[in-house]
Amino acid sequence: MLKKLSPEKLEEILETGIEIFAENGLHAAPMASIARQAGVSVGVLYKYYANKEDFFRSCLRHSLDSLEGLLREVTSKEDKLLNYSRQLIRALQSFSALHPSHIRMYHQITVSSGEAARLLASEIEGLSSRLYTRLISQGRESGALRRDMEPGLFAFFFDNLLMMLQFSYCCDYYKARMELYCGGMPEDSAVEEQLLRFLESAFTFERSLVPHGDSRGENR
Amino acid sequence: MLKKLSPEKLEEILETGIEIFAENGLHAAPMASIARQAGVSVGVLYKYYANKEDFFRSCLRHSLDSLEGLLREVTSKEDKLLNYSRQLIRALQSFSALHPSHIRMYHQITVSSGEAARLLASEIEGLSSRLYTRLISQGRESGALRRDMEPGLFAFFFDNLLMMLQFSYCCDYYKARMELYCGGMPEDSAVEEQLLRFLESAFTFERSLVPHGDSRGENR
DNA sequence: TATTCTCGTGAATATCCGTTCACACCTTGT
DNA sequence: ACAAGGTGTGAACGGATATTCACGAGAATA
Repeated sequence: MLKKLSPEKLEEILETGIEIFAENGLHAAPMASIARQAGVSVGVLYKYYANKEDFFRSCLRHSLDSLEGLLREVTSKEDKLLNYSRQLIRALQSFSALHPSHIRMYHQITVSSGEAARLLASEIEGLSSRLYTRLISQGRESGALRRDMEPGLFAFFFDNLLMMLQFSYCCDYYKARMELYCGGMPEDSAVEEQLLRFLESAFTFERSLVPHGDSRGENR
Repeated sequence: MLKKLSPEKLEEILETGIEIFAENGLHAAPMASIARQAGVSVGVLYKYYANKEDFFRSCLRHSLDSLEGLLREVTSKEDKLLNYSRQLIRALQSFSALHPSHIRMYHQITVSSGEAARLLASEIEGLSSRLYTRLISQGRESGALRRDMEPGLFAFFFDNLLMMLQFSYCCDYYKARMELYCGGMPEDSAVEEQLLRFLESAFTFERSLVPHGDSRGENR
């Protein structure tokens, strides 16, 4: 038996925690299940973390770190709004395929209430809301984006679509719902294509209404 | 003491159940709290319902009945797709204001998994998916809707936006998230207006791109 | 090798919740 | 007014879970 848990083991415990939280919800996830599935005893969880709440926060932070890495990668190279969207959709599709438990845990978090909900929302959504708001501001300045919509609500609708897409790939209820609408699980490429068309319309509609205007030299 | 619970009392019990399920989740909602808040004893719940699961199903059915009534009202008079959308948005806004617990309960249901998730999804989403698919088919036939998008995915994106809107009005986490994006709770009328613009673009973008001709087949 | 210290273990404890059932009250029929 | 049957009550039971802590197995030191 090791004297100290290795960093790999500690990470394994966090990943296991994410799986169990994703499956059972924050409240109903049994610490005993987490310990058993990670191959350690319950006691060790309480040696490394003050309590369940503290352990959950660590799981969330661990997950957010990997998500931030992903978003940073996507937005590292400058590009047009529509191309960003394409990259984002693809990145979220692959993240959903690789780490469905993380997405499911985020979904479980959305049922929290009260002050906790406010804190968690700003912790989880802060990153993407800042990112999308920035992208949309840039889009407006570069003329790639219509001007008759409030950037805040626009970013909100935009993220609603992306968030629901991830949930629909990972969470049983939303998966069933997507199959209901589409008559079966659609191909990733079809979703990418159709969602992009949907978004492209929203991005540029106003200017398309004025085909003679000035610089029609971007979209498509 | 009444010999039998009055219909009003029975309805009050169901409404209380919806509130408690909405607040605590399907699994964590205590039957004792429901009984206490409704002003009856725990025992009576088990006289009228076989168990918690059975009681929950009754709460859900009770709620879906009122939701169906609302949707039926909106779609009773024929209209254009965009006007339907406006009526839908308004109806959902007022339903969210009147019955936030119902929406919160639907949200709690979305965390269920396995076979239960599939059944609940088809029970709750079946109605709206059929409705939206029908509206979209009519829209395509009447020419009010672009033809280069799959109706299924289109209806799916459409409902994603409407569903997220309801959650954002009623559920703490989503409420905080919307405030994060919009810098405060936006006015109902602003949301209606902006979402309609967003949708209108998606409905008609393809045709706007081709202001002269009509049947350019499908784009790209 | 002997001793001490560090750290993981898992049985035990306290709490909470679904469900049951013996009881008491109210209604109804006579 | 009384008896009988129906109906709501809530204390009690069993199962589950967060958290603790006395213990023992390795590592470190000499």
